Order: sequence, then structure tokens, then C-alpha cells
Amino acid sequence: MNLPPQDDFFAAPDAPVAAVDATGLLKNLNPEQYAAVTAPAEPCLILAGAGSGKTRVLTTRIAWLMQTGQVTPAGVMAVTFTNKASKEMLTRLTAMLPVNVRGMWIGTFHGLCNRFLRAHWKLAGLPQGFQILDSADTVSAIKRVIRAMKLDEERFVPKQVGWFIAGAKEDAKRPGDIEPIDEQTKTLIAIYQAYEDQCQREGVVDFAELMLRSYELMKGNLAIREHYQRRFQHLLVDEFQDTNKLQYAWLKMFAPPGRGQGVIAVGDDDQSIYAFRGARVGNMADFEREYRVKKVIKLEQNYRSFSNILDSANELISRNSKRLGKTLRTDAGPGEPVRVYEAASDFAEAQWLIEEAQALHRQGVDRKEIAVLYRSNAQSRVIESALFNAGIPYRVYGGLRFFERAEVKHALSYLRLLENANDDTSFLRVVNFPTRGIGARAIELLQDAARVSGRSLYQSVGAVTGKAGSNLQAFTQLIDSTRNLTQGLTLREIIEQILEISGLSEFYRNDKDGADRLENLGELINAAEAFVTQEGFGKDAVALPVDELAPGAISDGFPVAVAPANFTPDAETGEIMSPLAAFLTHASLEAGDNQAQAGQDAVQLMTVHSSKGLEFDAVFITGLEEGLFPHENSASDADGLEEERRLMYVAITRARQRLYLCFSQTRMLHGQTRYNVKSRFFDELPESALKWLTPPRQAFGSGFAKEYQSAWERGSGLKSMVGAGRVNHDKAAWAEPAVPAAMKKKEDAEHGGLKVGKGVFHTKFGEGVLLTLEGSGADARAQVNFGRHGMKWLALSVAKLTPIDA
DNA sequence: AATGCGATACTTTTT
DNA sequence: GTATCGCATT
Repeated sequence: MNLPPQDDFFAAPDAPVAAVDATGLLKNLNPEQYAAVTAPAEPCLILAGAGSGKTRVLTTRIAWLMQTGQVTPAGVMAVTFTNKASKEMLTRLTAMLPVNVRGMWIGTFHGLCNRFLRAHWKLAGLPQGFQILDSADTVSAIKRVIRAMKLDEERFVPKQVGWFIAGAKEDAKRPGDIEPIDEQTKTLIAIYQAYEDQCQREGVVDFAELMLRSYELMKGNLAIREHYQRRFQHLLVDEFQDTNKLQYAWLKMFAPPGRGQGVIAVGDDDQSIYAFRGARVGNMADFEREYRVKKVIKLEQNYRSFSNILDSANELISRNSKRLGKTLRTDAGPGEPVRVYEAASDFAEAQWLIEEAQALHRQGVDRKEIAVLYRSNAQSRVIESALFNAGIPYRVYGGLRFFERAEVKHALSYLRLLENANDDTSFLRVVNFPTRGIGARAIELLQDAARVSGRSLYQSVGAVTGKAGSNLQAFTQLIDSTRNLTQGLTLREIIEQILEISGLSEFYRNDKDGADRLENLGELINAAEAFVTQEGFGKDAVALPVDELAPGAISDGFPVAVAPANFTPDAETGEIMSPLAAFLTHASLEAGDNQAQAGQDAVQLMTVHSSKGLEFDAVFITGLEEGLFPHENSASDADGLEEERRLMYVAITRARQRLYLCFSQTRMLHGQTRYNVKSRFFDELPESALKWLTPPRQAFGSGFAKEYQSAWERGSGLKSMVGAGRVNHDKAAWAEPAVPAAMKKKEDAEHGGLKVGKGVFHTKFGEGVLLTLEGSGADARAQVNFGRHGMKWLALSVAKLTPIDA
């Protein structure tokens, strides 16, 4: 079995292996980076610290390999987790080396799986035009299964069943491979089986299925396996600490240990923050062992932050026990201290940080270079409203992405039905949207008919009689006629047609709040247009002849052919997709931007998780309180706490010049005020790198304003960043602890100097916050939040509680 | 078929 | 506090 004649399609690398670095690729690399870039073609583990030039190393490595003739573009596979990362890699690579990007396997795990399955759809047991379910689609598909099985949705919550199924798939387990240990599991397995049947019937796959199908095909087919193992001489995996069990197993199919390929795993165990979704940091150690890695390269030189910031990160993460071991260093000097601020309330915290941010902005820091990080999304509300009231532009990461918007999903569902009418998920989404007289009853009848015959809803429409039946038939006719009508049209025209014919555009035109949605539909057309251009589905594009492949060669999606606008996919090889099918795939695999008002100079708000991989001049880490960060759900077990610490490590290392840590005495959470203790992480940071803007462990008093003012002036050391600034403080915002009226009464209660809402000290539990005082005399009891020691009820006649802060 | 009400939960998230 | 969801009413 031979490789396809690659050289016809790609310029052969011209430089001999021994060529000197003519284009200066290796210039300005530090010794470790240099070692990583020029490492021999064998397994290699790179421990890449935050800000150590990891992406540069990866891309330079690929460029170097090609420039020195060690590999052709077709021989490289580079895997990332996010589309953003793979795009970044491609952009940087093409900037270094003029290379035909099309033949390279650079992409996300799921993107590459998709590519693989498109080429081998038949062997993988999939229909040629299979479509991909996003997580919302997956949950609703599971919900349909549970309903069809007449199971209790309270007991089998679709979302949780989804986790079960995804978890099983990530363990490479099919329904038959799972031990039916109890009744519950037995039913879950039955749901899994029914869901799988349903997906197969509808010709759809979920994200986990993309991985598992590819893995199974590789595992079960020697010819395919050998072909790809021979083809890819060099594999590079980014963010290796985030890989799950299946992804690692998948990788081993493409490059098994001992096969002699160059496999480079790049990761940072200290930045592993996705254990909750199946990531196994342990894969790094397993890789080192299983691939007999001779030398682990550590990238510890940091090019991002000053040493006060780095020292804080290092000191904090040194408390973790399970580490591969790595310490970041910098030549940048100490820089400014890490500033710590204690606020009376979440409101005051927000108020303070926007004033600080404004001061930074006045001193010339771009707003987009200021990030506000928080542990959980709920925390963004207060900050957002403070920013809004102050009229400061801001941008919140997270939330709905473009392709997840309802109107966009509706449009995509119509488009999917054009491709594959048996896609029941899409069918159900739009069969009665806009409404066309097909109610719940009609759908129920249709679903029964489909179930009995084992066919799709679309195929079962004829089985429903009466008015409901004719309405259903009108719908399928609408789909059929549009499919005929749009033959040979460009993607843009197809979308324009379906938006009108379906009545979607009409619906939103008549809806008084439909303007935004209409605009998004227009945006969808733009996205399609951009996609067509980018992918080269242009008018002049030519489908490369597939039959030119060497006889008996495995068609592996290489060469990737470019299809003209109205190209019909080849039924035999399947490696050429219609622009519509390709666009639908693109839409499922890449949910699009989730940031509002991109491009504007706005303060950046995001969770710590979504800040990973980003960097900013100034970073605020907010809500550093026990129970919040570290989060109470994670702090109980050692592994959970270590992950929280890594999360904090990630947060700290986002900052280039200025880092602020802040916390609040009180916070509104789940509709009630909580009294919090400062995060234990403060005890794990080097005292010398910190500057407390508020005196530690001291109550807010009248002398405080002055104290803070001078702290600000003293702290403005870096002239390049911030000169001597004067902050205009709204006293009311912080001078008074913001205790809600309802709490006021309680606060008046007093027992030997103890006050509700104030700090107390216990010899065993340490510092805490007094929440409630009840009873009197010998019965007097107090509820105290001791943070890491939890919430305690104490009998005052026994417990020694002393007030702190007086 | 659309609106409304009460019950419920609520860490982190990419593909 | 608020967003989402299922169910019931109009």
C-alpha cells in the first residue's frame, strides 16, 4: 500500500537536512527552545510553562522540519484543543514558511477526526453526509430517546445521561462493554444503546462519537492504521495535559510507541484545569513512560511577567504535591508588587476595581489590556453593572456563541434537512417553526409511526392522516422543492432561498423584537460567504481527480480536493464535499465567537478558565474567598483543591505587569448575603511580593481612606505603566460595609464583643466570620463560617470565641 | 399556540 | 437573585 503521489501537489522541500538556518528560524531561541525545535525525530515531552513561548516552539519546529527536508507538509500532524489555537498555529506557520496549508493535518482533535471520517465514511459505517451534533443537539436527542422509552425524566435527567454516554465513549466503551452493576446502570446502558441506534438511523454523530469512531476504525483496520502511521512521521500535540483517555488512545493509534515517529507532546501539568471534563494530567507521565522519552525539555524562561508576579505563581503552585516539577523564571526584574484589596462587599469590590481600572486607563493602559477574572460566571453580574453605570466599555467572554443562537440554529436545521432529510433533530426543530399547524399531537403521531417502522420522521410523514398529515406533507414538500430549486446554486443563494421559502425571514421581519435576529441571519450568509472564499470553493475551483491516486491506495482525504460551487460529492470516495455540507460541518465544529462587540477597546471580563492562554497588562483576580475560590465543591478533597490551586496559578500568570487580588467580606450569592473569609491562597503567596492596599485583618475604619490613598501613591513605581495617580473615591462605595437592611438587625445582636458579620477567632478553627447569634446565657449559640473548616454551630458557653478587628 | 406561573438549581467548558 | 423548565391555563 503506497502513499498517494504527494509531490504532485506540494512543492518538494528544497533544503537538505544539513542546511544551515538560512531563513533565521532559529534566531533568538533560548537553549531550551532551541533544543525543542531541533529535537531528533523521536518521542519528546516538553513541559512548557506559562508564557514560555510554547506556540512559537511548536510552529518553529514544524517549519524547521520542513525546511530541513525532514518531512513534507503531508507528513505532519499537529493537534490542538481549540479552533483558536489551531488557527494561530497555521497563521504563524505560514508567516514563517510559504507552505500549502491544505494538505497539512493541523487542527483540533475533533476537526481531524471529522476529516478522517469524511475520507473513510464507508469503513466507519457512516452515511457520506453525516452531520455533527453540538452539545445542545446531543441533549435534545437523548431527551427524545428517554421519552420514547417512556422513562422518568426526573430519574434519568437528559443532561446527566449525556454525561454518562460521553463518559462511556471517552472510555472507549460501547453499551455492551459496560458492566450493568445495578438497575440504574442497566437502564442507562439501554438508553445509550437506543441513542446510538437513533444517531445511526439519523446519520448524525456527537463530539465524543467523532473521536471514538476514528479510534475504532484505526484500531480495527490494519491497512488504514499502517497507512497513517507511515504517512505521519511527525506528530505534535498541544495542551497535552488536557487530553482525555480516548484522545491519548487515539494518538497511540496514529503513532504507537516504538513505531519510530517523532511525537512531541507539549503541556503544562500546572495548568491542568479540566479534570472535571475528563482531562487526565496523568497522560503526561504515561506518555513519558510508554514512549520511553529520553529527555524531558522544560521551558521555564518566562517572557511575559515581572518576577513579583512569577514568584507568587511559583510559591503558590509549589504547594501542590502531584507535579512534574518546573519553576518559571524571568529576566524582567521584580516589577510592581502584587496589590491586594479587601472590600466590604461585592459591590464595593466592583466599585474599587473599576476605579482602579479607570486610573490605569488614564495612565495609558488600553482597556482591552485590563482583565477582570472570576471563578464563576455568577460573579460577573455585580462587576458588569458597576462598569455599566460608570459608562466603561466592557466585554464579557462566555455565553451564547454565534452558531448557538436560536435563529441561526433554525436556519442551519433547514439547511441540514436539504442535505439529509432523515436528520430528526433538525426536523423536529423546524417542522413547526415558523408555525404551520403542526402541533404536539401531530408530532406524537408521526413519532409513533416512525418508531414502529424504524424509519425517520421525514420518511414516516405519509403514515399520518388527516389535516395534521397534510400539513406535514406540505412541510416535506417545502424541503424537497427547495432542494430541487437550489441545485447548482451557490451556498449564499441556497441560504437566501431557504430563509425566504421557510418563512424564517418573514417571521422575524414581523416580530417586533426580530431585528437582531434578522441581522444574525444576514450574518450567517456572510459567514457562509467567508467560509466559501476561505476554503477555496470558488467558481474557478477544480475538483482534483481522485482516480489519480495510486492503485490500491487508501484515499485519506489527501489530496484534499477543491470543489466547484455546484459540485456533487463523489459517491465512491467521498472525499469531496459540497460547499453546503462542508459549511454545516464547519458550523458544528466551530461555534463561532462568543464575545460581544469584538474589536472595541473594552475591559475584558471572563472566568479564570476562559482566560487560559491569554495575557494582559493588568489583571484583577476577584472574589478570592474561601468557598468561592477555592470553590466549596472542590475544596473538600485533595485533588479538587490542587486543581483549584492550578486554576489560581493560571489566573496569576495571565498578568504581564500588574496583578491585583481582591476579596470581599460579604457577597450576594443565591439570593442571600454570605459572609466570607479570605481565600487560603493568600497564605500561600510570598509576603514580600504582596502589597496590601487595605491593612490585612483590620476592620474598615474612618482612617482608611487616607491609608489607601497613600498606598496608591507609594505603589505607582513603574512610570511606564502608571504615574502617580490620584483616585477619586466615592466614599459611600466602600467606607460603609454594605450590609443589607435585613441583616442590620442581626448585626446589632451582641455577645461579649461578638458581632454578627464581624470576624471571630477560634483556637482550633482559626479565623471565621460570625453569621448568627442565638439564645442567651448558657444556651447562647453562634454560627460561624470558618472558611476551609466549614460552617460551624458553637455553644458559646463551651467554645472560646474572641472577636478580632475589635 | 402562546402566555404565565411555580418549582428548581446554581463551578469551571471545548469540540 | 435570576434563568430555565415543565406544566397548566387561556
